[in-house]
Formats: sequence, structure tokens, C-alpha cells
Amino acid sequence: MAAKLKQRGARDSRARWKQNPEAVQANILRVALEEFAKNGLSGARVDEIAARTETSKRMIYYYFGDKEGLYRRVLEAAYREVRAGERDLDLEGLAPEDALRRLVEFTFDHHHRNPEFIRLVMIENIHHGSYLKLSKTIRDLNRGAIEHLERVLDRGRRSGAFRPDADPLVVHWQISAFSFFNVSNAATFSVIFGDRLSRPTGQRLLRRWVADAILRSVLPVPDGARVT
Amino acid sequence: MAAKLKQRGARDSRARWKQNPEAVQANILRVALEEFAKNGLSGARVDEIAARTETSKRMIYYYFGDKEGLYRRVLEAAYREVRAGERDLDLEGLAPEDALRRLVEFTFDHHHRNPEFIRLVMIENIHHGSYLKLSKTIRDLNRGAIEHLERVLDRGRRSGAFRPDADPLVVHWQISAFSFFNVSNAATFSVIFGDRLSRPTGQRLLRRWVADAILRSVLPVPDGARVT
Amino acid sequence: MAAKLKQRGARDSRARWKQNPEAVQANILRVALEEFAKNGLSGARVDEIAARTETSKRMIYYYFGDKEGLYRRVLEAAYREVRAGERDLDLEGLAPEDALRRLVEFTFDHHHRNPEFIRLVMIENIHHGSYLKLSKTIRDLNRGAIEHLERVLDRGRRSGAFRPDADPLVVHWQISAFSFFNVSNAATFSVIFGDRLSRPTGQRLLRRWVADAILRSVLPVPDGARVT
Amino acid sequence: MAAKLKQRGARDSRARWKQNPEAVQANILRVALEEFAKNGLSGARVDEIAARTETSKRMIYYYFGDKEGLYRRVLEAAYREVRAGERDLDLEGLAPEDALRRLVEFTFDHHHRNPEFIRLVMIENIHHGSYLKLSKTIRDLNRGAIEHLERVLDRGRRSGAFRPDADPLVVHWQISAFSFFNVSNAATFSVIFGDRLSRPTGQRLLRRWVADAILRSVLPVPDGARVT
DNA sequence: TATGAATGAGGCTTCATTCAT
DNA sequence: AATGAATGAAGCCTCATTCAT
Repeated sequence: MAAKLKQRGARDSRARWKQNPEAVQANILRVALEEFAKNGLSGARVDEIAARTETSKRMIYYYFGDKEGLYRRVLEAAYREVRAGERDLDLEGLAPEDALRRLVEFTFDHHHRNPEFIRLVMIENIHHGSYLKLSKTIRDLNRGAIEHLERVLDRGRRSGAFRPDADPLVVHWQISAFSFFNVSNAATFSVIFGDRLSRPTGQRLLRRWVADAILRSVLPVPDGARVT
Repeated sequence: MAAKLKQRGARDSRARWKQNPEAVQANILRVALEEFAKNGLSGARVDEIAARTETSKRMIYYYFGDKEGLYRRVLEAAYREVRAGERDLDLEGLAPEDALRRLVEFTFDHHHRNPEFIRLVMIENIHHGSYLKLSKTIRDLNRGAIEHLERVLDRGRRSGAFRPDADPLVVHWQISAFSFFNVSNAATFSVIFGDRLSRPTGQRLLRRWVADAILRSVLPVPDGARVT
Repeated sequence: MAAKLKQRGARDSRARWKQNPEAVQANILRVALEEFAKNGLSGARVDEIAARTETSKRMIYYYFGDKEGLYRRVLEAAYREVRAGERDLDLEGLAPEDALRRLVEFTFDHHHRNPEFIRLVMIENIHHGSYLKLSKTIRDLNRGAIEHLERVLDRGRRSGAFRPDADPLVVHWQISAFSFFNVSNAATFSVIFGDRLSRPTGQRLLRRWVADAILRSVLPVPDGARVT
Repeated sequence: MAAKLKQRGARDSRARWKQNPEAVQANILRVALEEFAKNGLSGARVDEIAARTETSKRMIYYYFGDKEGLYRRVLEAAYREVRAGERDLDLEGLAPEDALRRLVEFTFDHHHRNPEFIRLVMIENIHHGSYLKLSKTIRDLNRGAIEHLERVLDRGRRSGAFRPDADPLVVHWQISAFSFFNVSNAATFSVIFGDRLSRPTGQRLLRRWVADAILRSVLPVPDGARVT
């Protein structure tokens, strides 16, 4: 009898989750993101995810099928959320140079603030992007990112501020490389070379340097320059 | 009968390895590198490594203690081998600009040729560099890499070819970021944006662009420039 | 066909156990007690325990965590059961001498009837009592044993039947020493001195002698005695 | 070359052991005694024994055949050494009561000083004395112990100091039980009842009490006594 | 007599997943 | 929609012992 009451009590305390499939799934996805980001796909433990959830292990299988299904959904959710954070960046009103600098700095900061997303992408690369391939949604989400940049570069090319062969895909690649590496390889870089660049001062220096480097790289080639 | 011959054959073919600790260890390390690079630390299977080896699972534990011990030794060996490949790069005879360009292109190519090493470093970053921390050898190996660059930059600063505040650690960071990201994120980048930059033509374009970008970033600031 | 029947039979016979956690745990504990008592902690085999169980090896880990966890629970269960057998010993209505004799004889018989418990305690002593230390339950269970004895001795001291310095802890120690050794060292003692004391006649002799010895040891010191 | 010298150096430093079979065996036996006493038969590790030895694992197998053979030899050596320590106890010149008290106190102290021997006997009892059975030497060694006691009791019986039915085997059993239990069960007893009896004061109290109890148990039955 | 290298068998434990209710 | 109990397969690691020199 006491046991029964106790059970009821437990059920009641979790009542807000029950009968609310979306909240349950969101809860699982949040916990799973942390676990996958921390330990990778094979390193993450379904038991651990379940334990840190407000619900039970059975529900993970109920909603996501299996561990890989959960991982895919986590990946999708992470990309979606990250892209959502990029929307309200108004570049249209700025001069091309300022717009590009702002985009670089934004990306640099954004990646810095989202290490779990970075780790998830690292993990996905370890798996040769095979789970990303399965999701058309994600591909579409990201291609949009190029369009913003393309418009900025286009304005700059036409005004003569940027070199005519500035390639949006390459410039995006550059911005990503700097911003991503800054987070993804911080651990090994610090171990080998010390944490000077990881500390706040170093990060500010790097952010400035990175923005300058990318801007310089799209400037027109000066007459008679050795470096193109 | 056939069985007996086969056994003899097996024994003979193994004879080369027996009583030759260094060869046995090297054999294990080579196979383990492939497995760890492919599947990560938790994803790799000791049984699989053993199976692809000329020796037995037991010997892995005999020489390396446990899976993590093996991983550490693989990591060490990989760093050692990679750095060994960087030795004979003679930069002293070149003009600073040419030397820097050569260093960038070399690093870019080198990382491109060593995807397993890149993957190992990615994996190590997933593990927060905790195994790298344990190895003083590796730290020392890598710090040497900065010195080469420092000498090149120093010559350029004195000749006026490079800006006075060119920081070897930052420049190394830039070179690494581009060269590393080019390999580490090729999978997800291709899935999202297509493989244009991954194909040979794209890689040549990128290589050129990357070298230019880094050179431009260390040039002196032109008079009255908006971009520093 | 026969195989199929057998399988069905096995499935049915297991049905009783399924979904009945307490029965499953009790079943495991009983088998494990036998194995640990027989072979010690390191000598016992989890596979062997599982095989002799109505359930699977996996369930051992499900309920007990690991081999040591199982051992601890076995130890606890054994102490609990042994102490439970001591409850209904009514000593209050007897004269102090009779009560003490009865307690001694009861303990002697009790240990004799519970060789597995004795062996478990021997094993625990080999491990320096380190698992016993972890269980507050067991400590509390046993301390109660002293109180029974204390009341008996107290009555005897006040009536003059027992010497004033009769110490319950020491007397308990004496009773335990005889009763325990009788079981724990039966094997080596028999090998060296023959099994005269192990056979029923010998055991009856010993039981009588032991009770007398302990009673004599608490009698008041006679006037002018050389032996205190 | 350097390696070779190093090897030679190592060989030289151990030279005193080499070519001296008896010293090598004694060294192994001493280490093995510690390991078996500490961890039991299945708990002891051949590797660990070898590592703590001045020689190599191969020598253990060379001299003792296998782990069980080593255990048997350790057991034999332990019994032999313990009995050797009992020789020079001159009881003949003392009054029977004094002689018996001295024997009890000696045994009590002796066991107290030889916990490793006690632990070995505990372990052997866990194994049902099966290894002891194999050694005629040990049986003979121990039976001698009874003869000493028999002579003392005999003198007491004839002088009227001891009761006529005092049985040497039973008295020996009593002495052993107290002295053995005092060491063998110290761990669990302390955990449950505190270490009062284990500390020096407690041990002195116990030693006195034990000797008195055994002496009292062999005294003649007083006229009209309720306790025989 | 001695040793570092080698090993097959078997030990303990963990995993993702499914069942019974 | 939900849960505690249950599981087969496979994982990592250790053991006593033997081999090659």
C-alpha cells in the first residue's frame, strides 16, 4: 500500500512530462546532445542518457528507434538551433567591408559560444558525415548561409572594394576554418603551445587577426604585387 | 594433412615476428593507428586490431597494458612520424615571402597526405587532449615547429617584408587552422556544399588561396588602409 | 522434438522467476553463498554462479553491480540469517549458570549447523574484514548479541554465582572462539590429529567440555586458589 | 652495445643468487609465503610473486612445477619453521600448573607473532586441508606437539592437581582454539565489537583470562559442584 | 641454469536492445 | 504512453603456463 502510494507520488511529480510527447522528446534530445558531444557516438551510453532524462530508457527507443536514430535527431536539432541563431544578422545596411568583418566576427563568436555543436560536427566528421548525408533538411539549412555571404561579396565586387574573383564558397570555407579550428583544436593546441591564445586576451587578438586576414584576402590585388 | 601444412605455414610465417619485440610492437602500432583513426578510441575494437595483426591479442596487453595505453603509444608514434616528415624543409636559403609560402604549402600538402594523423588529432580533441597531456615527448616535438617559423618571420620583419607585429604563434595557428580544417571537415563540408573544393581542382585553388591569404596577413599595413 | 519439449519446460520453469525481482535476487544470493563459501572471493566464478542459478549472468550484474557487490550482499544476507536463528532463545527464565550453559551449547550447535556461514567469515577475515566494514547493518545486528549475554552475566554477578569481573565481551569472545574454531579448523585438525574429535562422540565430548570450561571461567575465585 | 652492458650489469648485481639453488628457492618461498598469506591460493598471483623475487618467473616453475606445488612447499616450510620455534620450551622442571600455564601463554604469544602462518592455515582450511593431507612430514611434525602436553597432564593427574579425565587432545584443542581465533578472527571481531580486545591492554587481559580458563578446566571437580 | 617473449583459455563486465505488464 | 525487468552478444582484460634462445 505504501509502495503504491510512493509510486503514485513519483508519477505525480513527473506529471508535467507525461502526456506531453514533445516535451519528453525535447528533454531527451537536450540530454543526448550533451552526452554525444561529450563522448562521441560510440562513447555515449544510452543508459547514461536515460538516467539524466526525466523519463525512461524505453521512451528513447519509443521515440527514436535506436541509438543512431537518436544521434541523427540530435544532429538535426543542433544544426537547426545553430542556424536559427544566425538569422537576425543584418548585413544589408553596411558597407561590404564592414559587413564581411561583422560576419566573420559573428561566426567566430558564435562557434566560440557553441562548443557542443562544434564537437558534434567533429564527431560527425569522424563518421565521414554519413549521418548528415541522410538529412536533406540540414543541407538546405546550411546552403542558405552561403547566400548571405554571396550578397555581401557581390556588393563589394561591384564597388571595387573586393577582388573580382572572390569566391563565396572559398571565403565561407576560410571563415569556417578559422572559427571552427579555434574551438575544435583548442585542447591539443593548448597542450602543445600553452594557452596564451585560449585566454580572453588571446581570443581577442585572434578574432581581430582573423577578421583582418579574411578581409585582406578578398581585397583587390595591388598593381605589381608579388603576392596575389 | 592440409591442416597440418597450413599450421606449419602459419608457424613459419609468424617466425619472422617472434622474438622480435620491436617488430611486433611496430606491427601492432600500425594496425592500431588505422583502427583508432577509423573508429575513435571507444569505437575501436581490440579484437579487431588483434585480428589484423601478425600477432595475438594477448601481446597487445603484454606490450601496451590496456587499450588506452595502446592509444597513447599510437598517438605518440603518429606525432613523431609526422614531425619527422617536416625536418628536411630548407627555408633558410629563400626570401622570407617565398619561405613562408613554401611552409604553408608544405603544411597544407602534408596534412592532406596524412588524414589518419588528422583524424587521430580530432579524436584526441574529442577527449580534451587528455592523453596528449601525458606525453612530454610530444609537446617537445611540436614546439620545435614554431622555431622554424619564428626564424622566417624574423628575417621578414627585419627586411621590412613583414609587419613588425607578426606573431609566430598566431601565424602557425592560421596555417594549422586552414591545413587541418581542410582535411578534418572535408566530409561535412562536402555533404553540405558539394565536393567542388574537395576535388583536385578545388584543392589546388584552395591551396593557392590559403597561401596568399596567410602571406597577405603578415604584410605591412599600407598607408591609410582601412584594413589593418 | 524432445529438445522442443525441454525448451518449453525450461521456459515454463523459469516463468516463476520472471518479473519477480526478490525471488531472482534470493535465488542468486543462495547460489552465490554456496560458491563463495566453497571457493572464496577470488576463487568463486561468476559464470559458475550464473550457471547454477535459475536466471542469467546478466542479472547478477543488473542487481549486484559486480562480483564484489554480490559478495557483500551475500555476506550481509548470511549474517542476517544467522542472527535471525538466535532470536527465540529464551534465557530470562533460567538460573544464570543454566542460561550461560544453554547459550554456549546453542552457539556451539549453531555454528556446527552453519558451516557455510563460518567459511564466509573465514574468507572475510582473509580479506581483513574490509567488506564487513562497509556494512553498518551487520555491525548493528551483531552488537545485539552481546546484550543477551550481558543480562545473563549481570544476574549471575548479583547472585554471587559469577565473579564480579566477568566481562561480557571476553566471555562472548571465548564462546565464539570455541564454537568457531570447532568448525573452521576441523579440516586441518583432523588431518594432523585424526578425526576423533570430529566424529559425533567427539563433538558431544567437546560440547560438554567447552560449556564446562566457560562456566568454570566465570565462577568466583575460591579462597586461597592458585588459579584465579 | 649499451644495452648489452646494461644486461651484464644487471646480471652481475644479482650474482650472489645465481648458481645457488637453495638460496633461490628460499627466496621464492619467502616471497610466496607473503603472497599466499595475503591473498589466498587463488588470490595470489604468480607474476606478483616472481616480480618481488630476486629471480624470474621461469625459476618458480623450474623448482616448484606449478602454482599448487609452490603453495604446498610454502605450507610445509611454514609448519616446519613454526614448530622449530617451539622446541626449546622446557616444561619438565616446572610444577604441572605452571607448566601448563606456560604452554598456554607461549602458544598464545607464538600465534600472535606469526599471523602469516595463521593465515596460511586459515587458507588451508578453506581448501579442506587437502594440501596438508599430501604432506606426511607436516603430520608427523605436529603430532609431537601433543606429547609435550601429555607429559605435563600426566604429571598433574598423578599429583592430584589435574582431574583424571583431562584429555591431552581436548586440552590442546582448547589452547589452539583460543590462540588461533585470537589472530584469525581479529579483523571481523574488531569491526563488529570494536578493537578493545585487540589493543595491547586487551591482549594482556585476554592472555591472562585464557590461561586461567584452561587451567580451571583441568582442575579436579570440587565436591558437590554443579559445574563439572 | 636462466630469461624475455609469447600464449590459449577463461575471467569479469558492459552494451544496446527487447519483453511483460 | 509508459516502465522495471530481462537479455544475448560482445567487450576488455588477466591468468597460469610454455617457448625459443
